[in-house]
Parts: sequence; structure tokens; C-alpha cells
Amino acid sequence: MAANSLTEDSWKEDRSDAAFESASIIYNRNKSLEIAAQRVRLPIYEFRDHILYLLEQNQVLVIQGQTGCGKSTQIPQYLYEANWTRGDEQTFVIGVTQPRRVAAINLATRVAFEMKCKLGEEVGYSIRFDDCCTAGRTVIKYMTEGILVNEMMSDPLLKKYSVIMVDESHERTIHTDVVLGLLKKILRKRSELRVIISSATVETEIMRDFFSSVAKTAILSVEGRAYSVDIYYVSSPVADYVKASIDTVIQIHENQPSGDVLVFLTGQEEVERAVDILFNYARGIKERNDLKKMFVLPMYASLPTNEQLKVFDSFPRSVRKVVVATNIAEASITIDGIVYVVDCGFVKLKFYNPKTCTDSLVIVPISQASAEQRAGRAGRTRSGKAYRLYTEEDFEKLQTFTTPEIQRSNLSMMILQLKALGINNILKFDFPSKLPDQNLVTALELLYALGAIDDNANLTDPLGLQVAEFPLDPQFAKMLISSQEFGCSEEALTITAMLQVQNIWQQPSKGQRSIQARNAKHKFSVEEGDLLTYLNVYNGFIEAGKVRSWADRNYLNYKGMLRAVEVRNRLVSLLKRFKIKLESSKGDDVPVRKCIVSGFFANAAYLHHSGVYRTVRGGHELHIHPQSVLFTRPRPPQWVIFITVLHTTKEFMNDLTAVNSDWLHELAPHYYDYGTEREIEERKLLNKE
DNA sequence: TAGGGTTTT
Repeated sequence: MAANSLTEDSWKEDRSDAAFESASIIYNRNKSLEIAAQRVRLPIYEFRDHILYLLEQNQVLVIQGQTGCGKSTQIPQYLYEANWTRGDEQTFVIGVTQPRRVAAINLATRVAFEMKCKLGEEVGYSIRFDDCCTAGRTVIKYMTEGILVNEMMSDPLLKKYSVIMVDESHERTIHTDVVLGLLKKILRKRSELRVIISSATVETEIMRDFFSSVAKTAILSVEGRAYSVDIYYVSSPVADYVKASIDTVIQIHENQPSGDVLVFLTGQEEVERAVDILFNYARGIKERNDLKKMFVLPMYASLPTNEQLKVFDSFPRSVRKVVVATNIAEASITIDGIVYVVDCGFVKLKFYNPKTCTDSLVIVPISQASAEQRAGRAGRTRSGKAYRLYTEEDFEKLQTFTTPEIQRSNLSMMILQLKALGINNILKFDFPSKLPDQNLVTALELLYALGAIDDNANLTDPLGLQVAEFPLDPQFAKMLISSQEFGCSEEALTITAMLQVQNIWQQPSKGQRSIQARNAKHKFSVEEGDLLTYLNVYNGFIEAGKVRSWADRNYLNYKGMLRAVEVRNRLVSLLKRFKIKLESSKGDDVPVRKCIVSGFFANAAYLHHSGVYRTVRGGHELHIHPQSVLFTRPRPPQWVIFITVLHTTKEFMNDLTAVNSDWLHELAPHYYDYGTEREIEERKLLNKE
């Protein structure tokens, strides 16, 4: 039973528009067994009494166990059976956090099925926009990490919970670290609360050391995965890991018994390159009787949904399926029947540079923990093999764990959220990993420039308090709040909602369809930039009745568009709560662009005479991203506001708006009136002389 | 001329 990850059916379910109907769609290889018998067969079952005993004796329990051992579905039930939800005066809830929405839904569905109750009654889930719980009745609740943090706004000590289980903690998302830090604070005040930290990797000591200063902490290792995986290393380093992975797949196909292959590469381009070559190989061996057929499929996040779903198809035994994937296959999706894993040893990670306030997407060696996770993808249905395209010596040199996200991110939103919870001194707040000083400073500077915090770094009233309540980056919140002044809250809402969705444009990489997609995009484009273009896209979708056919015809991501509608509705109710008037500028783009400046004034760039843009502050060189509608404009605007910057082959800014330079001084005098940093530096030099 | 992957009362 693929307990805490996606199975074929659950993935399909998530991608369909139908409501989640029944529990029986979850794949389960022990389906024919009675539920009770199935539960007993899970590896975790042997540890049931031990877990309950340790939790009686300790306030924190760190459990390490392979993905799929049943910990996510079984432990909450053990706790329920042992009456952890029954208090003297109240009923308690057992809360389980997940990094991903689908996981929360699937786990709740499965456990409701095992407990023979309706989803949303005794067992429920809560994710943004979708709270499937019954207050007073739901005793086991699966939720995303963000939901738990937000619950602390109204219930700082989480008093309705008797046990909180932080599942998949090894992923160390920014939210995981915030949750762990907050739980540590709560543990000091609630000696009866129990916390379970569950991790698939062996970072148990880090977690124990983190909690042991405030609570009695135990570690439990749940032995073994269901099937063994043999690890193979290359004897000498490979020069080109894409080529090496292709060769390895061919080797496997020609020499190894049947079983599907999963290849890990770092990005879309690499995946497509490998798929092309393997596809040609597969075509070449079609007529050969001595070899099985081979079917090659790509898998990455921006691949259109219908093509993603193909990786879950089952093929006849005479065909070997080869999936070439990015890191999406390491944790986010589980493909059944993988027997061979090819691991290139690299991953693309985002690192925030606080000096330039930009993100870089960098290909870096994976961590040992990540290598273990990748290898584990081979042993889920029977014993498998993992081929590592690096030497054993190099494996030993790898970082033990991947750098937690909180150490490589822009922290402004997280800081604001903690401040809203009353945690004012972020420097003193205890995170499982230290925050880089410069990241903190930059985040505080931005919040100050936005007017969300004052000279003492306290939240301002009302602006800071309001900004903190938006589930958005503070710059978006600021833009929405100030939209009232410009009489364009309707437009600000639409733009914000559209920018929360990734991959709105469908861009096939080649063929006739790629030209059609480009033309479709061009129809919406306006010279004022991407944000105003999104406005056209959204309005078109609404006018067309929010139908899939319209989205498909215009090469737009239908699910993404629906999500934008959902986000927008949610934001509308927030604006109403703050009594911000819903108003449209009725086609006048100037107030809309000014409104964008009021939130994103810090992200301004001008066209330098060298032909390359430079940031107003810092004089940092930036290029227009090829995905921006302004990329192909014959006359690029003199001044732009960008929403994102990403350093890949160059430093690219994307999601642009053409603005007037006067607006910067008009709307952000505190930020620009003293001149740019370069000007300040120049003045300093002059003064010295 | 280019896109690791998540998520938010």
C-alpha cells in the first residue's frame, strides 16, 4: 500500500475535476484482504505497542521509517485506538501535517476507509480552500503544514490537539521548519501535548537534539523497506550524465530481466534530450525478436496534464516502460512497478541571494539522503536495483542532507507570519536550522520599505497586520491593500490570482503546436507587459464561461485557470473583510500599473544605454525572460517593474510591467528619494575627497 | 531565446 505518496489512481483523481468520490480508488496490492488483516501486514504493525509505550514515556517521538511502511496511515489510528483523543472534558484531535495537498487528501481518504467512516466525519483533512472536517467529531485530521501554522493564529497553543504528527519532516520545507520551531515553543507550555516527528531519512539525531532541551525525546527506527534495493556505482566519474543515463537504460534493457525503469535528471531540457535519444533507440529495436519493446516517457512539472498521466499507464509484460523524470519523481509522485532506478546524482535547487534579492536555479550534487530516496523508488513492488552515475567515493563526499529550504529562501513572508503570531524577535526564535543573517536583514529591509514593520521591527497597525493576514508574498498584499487608492481592486485581484499559478501558458517545445501556442499567447499580449496581459487572459476565460475547450484552444493550463479563479475568490473575501471597495478602473491601465508599483517598487529596472536592463537599486544587470510578452517587442520600455528574477543561463526578470519613472518617486519616495545605492556610493566618495 | 519542486485562516 502506497500510504503516504501518490498512486496512479490518486494522481488521476487529483488531476480530474470530479469530486473525490470513494475510498476504494486508492491502489492497494492487498486489496482482497480484509482491512484488519491488511493493517497487520504493514511493517509498522510490529512496532505498534512500542510506539504507544514510547509516547506514554516521552513528549516527543522521532520515528524514522521508509516511505510506504504505513506510518502515515497507521500511527494516527493506533493513537486513536489507545484513546489519545479522549480527554476528561473534551475530545482531542490527532493532527498530521503533510507538505503536499494531495497527500493530505489521500491519507485521510484511506484512513476513513480503514476506519469505516465517511470522509470528513471521524477522519478528515484540511487544505486551503477545502476543509473537510466536522468540528467536534473529527478526531484524526490530515492537513498541509501551512494550515497548522494558520490555526495557531486563533489557537496559539493548539489546545484542541493531543498529538501532532509532523510527517515527511525530512523534506524540510520552509513550513516544516516553522512548524517545528512553533511546536518547540508550545511544548514548553503544554506538558501533556505529544509530538511525533516522522522522517524517511536518518536525520533523527538532529531532530532529537532540537527538541531534547524542552521535552523528553525518544527515537524509534522502523526497520527496513518492504523490498531490498541493490546499489551500483560507476567505477570512474562520468563526463556527461545525460549520455551516461541513456547508456545505462540501454544496458538495463538489453541485459536485465523485465521491470520498469525510472531515470532522474535535473530539468526539462535534459529530460527531453534523453527521451528523444531513447525513443529513437526504442524505434530501432522494434523489429528485433531477441529484445522486448521499450516505451519511453518524460515526466516534469510543466508537462501538460494529459501527458503526465501517461507515466501511470500499465503496459503488457512484453514492454518495458522507461520514465525519464526530474526530481518530481523523488517525493511528489509515485510510479508503480519501478524496478530499476538510474540516478544522475544532481538536482536543480533554488538559492536565494540576499545581496541581489534574486533567486538562482543551480544544478548541484544531490545529498546522500536524496540518493537514498531515489534508490528507494526501485523497491516498492519487488526488490530492485539502483544505478548511481557517480563513484562510491563521490557518494561518501556528498552532503548528508539537502540544505533546508529555509536557508535558501526569501524570508519576508515567513517573518511576517511569525510576527503575526506574536513572535517579534525572529533572531531569538529557535529554528531547527540557523537562518542566514543576510537573508534576515534583507527581508526586514523589504518589510520596512513596504511599511509593514516600524523602526522597532514591530508590525505596523493597520498595514502590517493586514499584510500579514494575506496568504501571499507581502508585496502582493501591499498591492492589494493600496488598490483602493487607485480604484482598481478588481484588476489587482485578478493579476495577483494569476501570478499565484505556475505554468499558465502551455508551451509545447516543438512542432506545429508550438507555433500555434505562440500565436495564441500573442493574441492576449499588450505592450504594457505581462501583468496586464494576464488580465486579458483571465477576463477571456471568465467571458468564455470557464470552459476547458476555451483554455485548450488558447494553449492555457485549464487547471491553472480554475485555480486562479479559486484564489481570486478567496482574496475577494479577504478584501471585503478589510472593507476595501471592489472597483474596476474600467480599462484604464494607468491606475493598475501605478498600483503594481505601490507593491513592487523595489523591483524596478531601467533600460541602460548598453541595451541591457539594470535594477534601479544596485545597478544589477537583468535580461527580459524569453517567456515574457515584452521579449519580442520591437521597442522595449524604458522602465519596468518585475515580479520575479531567476538566474539560470543569465539573470532573467519575468512578469513585467512597463511603468513611468515618475511613479517610482511619487509612490515610493522613502525608497528612491535619496537616490540609488550607486548614487549614494558616489556621493560618499565625493564627500571623502 | 528558456521553465527543480512545493504551499498559504
